Amino acid sequence: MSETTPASGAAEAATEPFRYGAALAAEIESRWQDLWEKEGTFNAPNPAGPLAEGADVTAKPHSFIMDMFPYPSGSGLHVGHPLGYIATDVYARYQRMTGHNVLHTLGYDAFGLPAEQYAVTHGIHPRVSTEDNIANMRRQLRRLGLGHDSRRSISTIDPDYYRWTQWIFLQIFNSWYDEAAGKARPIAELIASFESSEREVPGGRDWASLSGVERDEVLSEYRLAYAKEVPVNWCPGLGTVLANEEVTADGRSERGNFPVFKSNLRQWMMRITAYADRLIDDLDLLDWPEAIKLQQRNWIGRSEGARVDFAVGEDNITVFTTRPDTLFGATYMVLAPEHGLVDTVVPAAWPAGIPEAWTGGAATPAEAVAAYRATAAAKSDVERQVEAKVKTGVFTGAYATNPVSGEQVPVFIADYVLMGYGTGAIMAVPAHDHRDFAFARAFGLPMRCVVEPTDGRGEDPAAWDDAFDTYDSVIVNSAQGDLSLDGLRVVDAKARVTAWLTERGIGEGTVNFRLRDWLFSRQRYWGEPFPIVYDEDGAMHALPESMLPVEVPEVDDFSPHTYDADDAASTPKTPLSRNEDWVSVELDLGDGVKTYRRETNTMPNWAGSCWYELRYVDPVNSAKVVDPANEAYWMGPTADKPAGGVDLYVGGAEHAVLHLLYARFWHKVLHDLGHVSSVEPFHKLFNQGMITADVFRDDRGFPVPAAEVEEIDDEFFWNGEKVRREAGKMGKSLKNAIAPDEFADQYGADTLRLYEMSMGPLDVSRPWDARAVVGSFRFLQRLWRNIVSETTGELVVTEEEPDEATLRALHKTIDGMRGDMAGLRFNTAVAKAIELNNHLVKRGSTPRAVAEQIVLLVAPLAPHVAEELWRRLGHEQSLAFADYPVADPAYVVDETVTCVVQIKGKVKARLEVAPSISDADLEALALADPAVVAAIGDAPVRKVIARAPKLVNIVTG
RNA sequence: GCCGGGUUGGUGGAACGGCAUACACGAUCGCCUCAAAAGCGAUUGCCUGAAAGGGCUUGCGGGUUCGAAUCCCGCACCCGGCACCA
Repeated sequence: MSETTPASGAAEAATEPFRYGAALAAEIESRWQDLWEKEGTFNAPNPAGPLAEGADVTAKPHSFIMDMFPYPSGSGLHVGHPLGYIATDVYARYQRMTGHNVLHTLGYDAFGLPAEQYAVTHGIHPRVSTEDNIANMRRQLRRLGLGHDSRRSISTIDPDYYRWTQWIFLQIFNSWYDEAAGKARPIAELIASFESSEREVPGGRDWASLSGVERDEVLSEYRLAYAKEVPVNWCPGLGTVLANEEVTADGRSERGNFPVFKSNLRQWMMRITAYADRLIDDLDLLDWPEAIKLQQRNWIGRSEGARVDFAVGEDNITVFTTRPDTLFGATYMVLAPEHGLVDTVVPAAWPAGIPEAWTGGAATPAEAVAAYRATAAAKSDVERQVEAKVKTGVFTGAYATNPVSGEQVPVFIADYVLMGYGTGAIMAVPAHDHRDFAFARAFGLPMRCVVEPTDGRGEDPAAWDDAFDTYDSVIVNSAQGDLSLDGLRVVDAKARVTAWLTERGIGEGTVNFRLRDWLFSRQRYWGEPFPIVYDEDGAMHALPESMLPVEVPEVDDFSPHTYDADDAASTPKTPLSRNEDWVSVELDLGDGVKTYRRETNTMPNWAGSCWYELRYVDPVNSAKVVDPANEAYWMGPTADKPAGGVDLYVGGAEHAVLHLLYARFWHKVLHDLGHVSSVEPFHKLFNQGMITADVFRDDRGFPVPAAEVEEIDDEFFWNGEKVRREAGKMGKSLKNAIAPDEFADQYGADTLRLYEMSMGPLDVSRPWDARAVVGSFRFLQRLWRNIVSETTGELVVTEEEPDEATLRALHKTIDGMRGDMAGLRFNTAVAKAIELNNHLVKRGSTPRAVAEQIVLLVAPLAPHVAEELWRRLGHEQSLAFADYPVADPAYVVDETVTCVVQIKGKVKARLEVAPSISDADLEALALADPAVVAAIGDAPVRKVIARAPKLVNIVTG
């Protein structure tokens, strides 16, 4: 049962000591890795600051290439992880060889849940375990030969880094969004306008007379970062609150899969909604996959509509609707159970003659409302989802006035209306909305058809099975007094009714977003502390820049305070609050030394990844977050990237709306405040696919170690037991992970790089095939053998002039590979290199000139072996900055091309012709060809299409 | 339910509207070897045929075109996202 072992055996080494095998590859690879490190080959000079090198680099074109920030996982890497890192490295090396100043590095996103959970389960302090993990990951990645600028490899847990994360938080905290200016401005300017009475203080109060806490409350309504009691996603199983983006569609935590409950808690929020429009509009400036742009647009969820006031007694209930044209069809209203006006509108007793079903069996409206609220609040998000089909609710006892028809319509509360969207209140148009239709049927509410059905169902909703919902029809039954919408198309009717409402001051056209403000605090130990303290009155104070960083304190117990996963009534406790010595602090914030209490929440782990691209640019700047000269050079807007940003950003599609939205938001705030010239952080985004692998499961469905499975006649066995194969993610839990170290021991890093790049297009997922790897290995072996003798180690290249066929093959390869490299099509680039190499194998010898070119061609893909061959070919300098080969156009075209002759679209003959042949000559040649003459027979030729020099198509009758 | 993306040999995948299946794996045969592994060489879409040859093929069904894997319409299946958002 001998396992196959590659060409690294001792016996082979004796006969062919200079063959490119695992041992030689390992020796070459570590030698070049050491050399690159020693010489700082991949250090990219900055225009200004400590990383500048004297010479002016601004004249040189820049290329800023990034991978998405990894978490330093405790279990180490498997071969699926570095796919993107290898791709960016290949591209970066190609860019370097085409004259670009290339910034490429990799830092570590080391705060947050995964790092903390690893530390808790292993009983080690998170800083210790994370730093170990980072060291291990650096070691693993170094073996792959990634050309990173190590001086720029920052880590989010480094106080010198999170000092700036906290500084940016303060920038955001100390800003407000000026709608009139369309951008963020310093909060000091708002305060000044309150003080001078230029701007009225909400509630008409006098700014000078407000207490600190009262001022906090006013400013909280403006600040871009604010603390407020809000309904949030509380996850008892994790012991923390979560952002909407971190909760899955079925109401569970994305991490850990615990139930999530709605709970009203005082939390930190980021006013990302202020940027909703700009976050949508600026997508047009970016070179991103359309699918990702679409996901962001959908997540932000811009909808145009109108606000309309419905009078209820003395009060007004304002609703948001996207269909104001159906206002005449609004036959009832619904408020979210938590809506603030519910208590105000509820009368003391039920009106006479209402259906039993409306009261929920309660004696008074107040009781009915209270009972319904209680049941609604006890539901988890999961239950809400499951019960979504069944509409529940209760009548409030109140009636509102439909502002266009003047009709009295009943007001309900129901949990199908969400407090967090629009105004938390709707006008229900059951005839033309599926949800309202279901509710109206359940409660026996009237319906009125106001959009003419186009499917022949008639205008009586009583006979319908569901609502009729379309934009493509005309309005009917909608006239009263001076307003008539009858006969108008939907779009025109909207405009007419909106104008009518606006004139009377009972409505206006408006835009609403699905996007909510970003919940920014977590009840965690392992995160950035907020640079915020509270005085004895509870008023909030931002710490001055000089007091940053606020370091994560040492505590005995850093574990989160978790609860039973289903304990909805529990409330979060912050780990940092355990440490009274740290929480209570004496500070002089301008009016003498006083005692303050620190904010004990921490930031979510997205914080550190919201701005790391900026720090890559200027990693050791202690005076500024980033020097404007450096930011402008690497990221500033240019003709090719109108919003500026990183030139290429490669990572998984799973960050479509989390990281990528948050980072764009922070970047825009920093832009508004004048800290960066770029408007967007990432110009070109590329989503790489995943590497999947076979998973083998036994009868019970448990995965068995894939490495130990044997294949016998298309069946699979583990320990003699038959197992079944399926596809899955590569990873520890499915027992199918392959470590890159293990792989490099067998074949070398160059083979791994080449194999991963040749598996398929970078953006699709593909299965790992352990057997197929040998193909990439063989290619390198053959390349080596074409240049170096396996028995003597001497060069075997010849000094002859390359023949014309070889030159044509070479230049076609150069031409193709350049295009493939620039377009990130590495799989076809590898195929072209292999073809050229196969040509040289067949040829029997390799002219030196061709050897040098092919070495340069494959250098970005397999840099170690390329450097080694380059050195052996007599070059003393690294090829990292050598010029990538340029194709000679004279050799890119063939001397003769094969022209196919089709008869009615079927290939019947082939002709060897000059590429310059004319259509007419080609046609004559084709018609004279004996095979063509035979195939045509005596059928009349109707038409001949000649496309010189490749094709002639003859159409016969 | 809505919105995206996909479906090409035994496998991963190539193919400006113009030779479908590049390149690689696997498989078969051969060379080398005492032997095996590794390496090297040849063959390899499917059907039919002794062969020459012939026929059929890009998920399915239509359409546009001299010509469609590629463009358009409809359908099936797979993957991803959103989901009571008014």
